[in-house]
Amino acid sequence: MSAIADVARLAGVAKATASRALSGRGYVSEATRLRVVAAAREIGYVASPNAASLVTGRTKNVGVIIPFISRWFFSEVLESLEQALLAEGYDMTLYNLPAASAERDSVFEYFLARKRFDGVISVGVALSEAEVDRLHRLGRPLIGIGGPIRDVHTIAIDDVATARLATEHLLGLGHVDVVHVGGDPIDEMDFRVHSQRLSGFYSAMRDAGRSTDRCFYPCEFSMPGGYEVGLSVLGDPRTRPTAIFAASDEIAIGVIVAARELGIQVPAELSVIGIDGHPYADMFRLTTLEQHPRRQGRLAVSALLTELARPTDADARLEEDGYLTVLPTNLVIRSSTSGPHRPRS
Amino acid sequence: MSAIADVARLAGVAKATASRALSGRGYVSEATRLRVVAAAREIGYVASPNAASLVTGRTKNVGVIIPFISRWFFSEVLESLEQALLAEGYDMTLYNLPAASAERDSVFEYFLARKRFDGVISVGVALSEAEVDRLHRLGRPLIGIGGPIRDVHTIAIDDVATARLATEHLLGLGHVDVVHVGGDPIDEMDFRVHSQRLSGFYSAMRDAGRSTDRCFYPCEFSMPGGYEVGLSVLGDPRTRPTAIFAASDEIAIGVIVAARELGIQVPAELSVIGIDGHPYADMFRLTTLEQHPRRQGRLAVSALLTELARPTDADARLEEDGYLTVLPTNLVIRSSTSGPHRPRS
DNA sequence: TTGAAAGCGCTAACAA
DNA sequence: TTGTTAGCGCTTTCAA
Repeated sequence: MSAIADVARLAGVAKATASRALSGRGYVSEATRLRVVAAAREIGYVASPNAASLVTGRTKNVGVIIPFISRWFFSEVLESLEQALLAEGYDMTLYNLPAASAERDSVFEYFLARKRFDGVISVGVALSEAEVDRLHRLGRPLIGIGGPIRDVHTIAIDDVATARLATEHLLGLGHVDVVHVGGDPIDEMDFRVHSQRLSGFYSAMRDAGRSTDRCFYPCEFSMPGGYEVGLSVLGDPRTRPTAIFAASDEIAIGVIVAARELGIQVPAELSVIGIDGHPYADMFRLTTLEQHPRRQGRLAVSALLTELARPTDADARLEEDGYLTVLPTNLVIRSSTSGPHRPRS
Repeated sequence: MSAIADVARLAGVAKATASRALSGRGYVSEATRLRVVAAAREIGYVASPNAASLVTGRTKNVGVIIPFISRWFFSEVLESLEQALLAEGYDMTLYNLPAASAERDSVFEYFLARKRFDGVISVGVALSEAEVDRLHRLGRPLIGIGGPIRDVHTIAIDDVATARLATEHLLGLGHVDVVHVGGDPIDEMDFRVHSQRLSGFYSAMRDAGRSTDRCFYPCEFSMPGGYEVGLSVLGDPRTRPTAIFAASDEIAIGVIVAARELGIQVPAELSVIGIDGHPYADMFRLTTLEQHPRRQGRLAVSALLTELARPTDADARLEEDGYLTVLPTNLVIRSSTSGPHRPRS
């Protein structure tokens, strides 16, 4: 393939001049710039990013570590990251990080150690202390999405507050029997979303003077998970709640499917609220709190670019703008969430 | 950071020897190899992939181009690709390729032209002639998933045959009023899945002596798309079909949700069959044909590695093993798909 | 079996 | 404003 030397020769300039003309760094007269660009175009020159990286240390590539790719929130974030990075001329290398395992270690020990990126965006991964240290030692900016990482600027929603909001919404409608269906705090591997959303729920309940006994049902964090628990929670008409706060829209939808299968009208007889702003919300008449994954992705990219542009004094940087950007969630009533159908208290 | 020179110095050998010892290429005595490895480990040496690529031309990176990331089939493929590549020591760089657009062009003109990969896997993208040429001119192996690409080894299912199978299954149950809900052939941008599945449906119907009038309903290729069309197709009890073949499980689920909302029992009163093997199939009592996305991903990676290992005579290579690996689909009855509830003919 | 030297393609000092 | 020179960190002839 053609090298920059070919371009230089064709344009009648030195390699360095050609380099300056094409990269835009350094002074070049407009006339020669044009000549060089024309020459490059003529022979279809594309710079070797390897050679450039070798000398500059910059790769024009960003690494993204993410624990799932098919869950709605994650795939949305991923797509927005890819688009935002592409627009800035960055490649995106994806590292699907499983829970603690040999592959996970290999990502850190081998793949991330190669440092083929200018920065890293960590999406919804709860990193161990050792992993955070390792990442910091790479000497590359790191931005988080979805939960706090030590000394790292993170974009996230406030899970506790959001869960409170959702619960208060149901309480405000006059519901007495409100339960929470969510991920089990025992096996949460992402941030502590499971326990945070649970605790937001509990505190809203307590503040409203409600008992918190027997009103949390753990489930697998997915639509089938919500379905399964929905069947059992709603199975007995005598103990059936009138409102359910689900930790995610996917869980909520599972619950709704179960409810309908049991002959319960949703939303007429049962109010369900979720978190996410999932595109299926409409067809299931689901009320939800939008979590704006794409906006989180875009913000993460711009935060990363900002750090990339700055001098490398990490400490000063962090003191300056703090660690956390918290996005507000907003309630979207996809249907008329209703009050209790058969108040029982 | 430490360079190979440091390792060499510490081990008391030349750079070249250290390189041979660490990369495994070339003769090194076992004794020195051990010494070099120990030295490398001691100072935490990690080779610079850039420098290595610069001289070898190999990047240990694979580019993946894909049009969607949140549709089930695509996210499954993506996850399996990532895992298979990681296991082989390859990074995966993701290019989310939109329909014809400026960004799409930029992916080809700029990002792919940089050639930061040893090979490319194209997932479900219908490439234009010009794009295929461009890809071939990169001089890197290319493997496809999901549909034929000129001169490229592709992993796929047979969409026509699969659609036939699904339709025949419904016909075999005794259904008379069978319709197809699927993507509109007009706006298909991926391969021709929409029209292929439609034509498989038509030919099965014709072979069974059925009329093909008014039995195809185009919809957006998603769950809400199926829902919307489901509502209208099933809305009128007088013209309601007894069985529906949906082009994908997501569409099928949308149809089922619509049916249940209209008070139709599924599967008792309406049989629905889809394609994909979606994990939600169970909870919606959906019969489906598995399309094994993860297996397709793994096969694509191994095909790519094979090409990577071979001498570079592309023509010989293709003649040898043909262009297409067609995976069999298998019918999974997630529930007792039933015969017609109220035969009307 | 090992070492010395050349060079992959580029950018960044420095000099002109 | 441009050219010359010196590497970035590695692999790979070729010679010892």
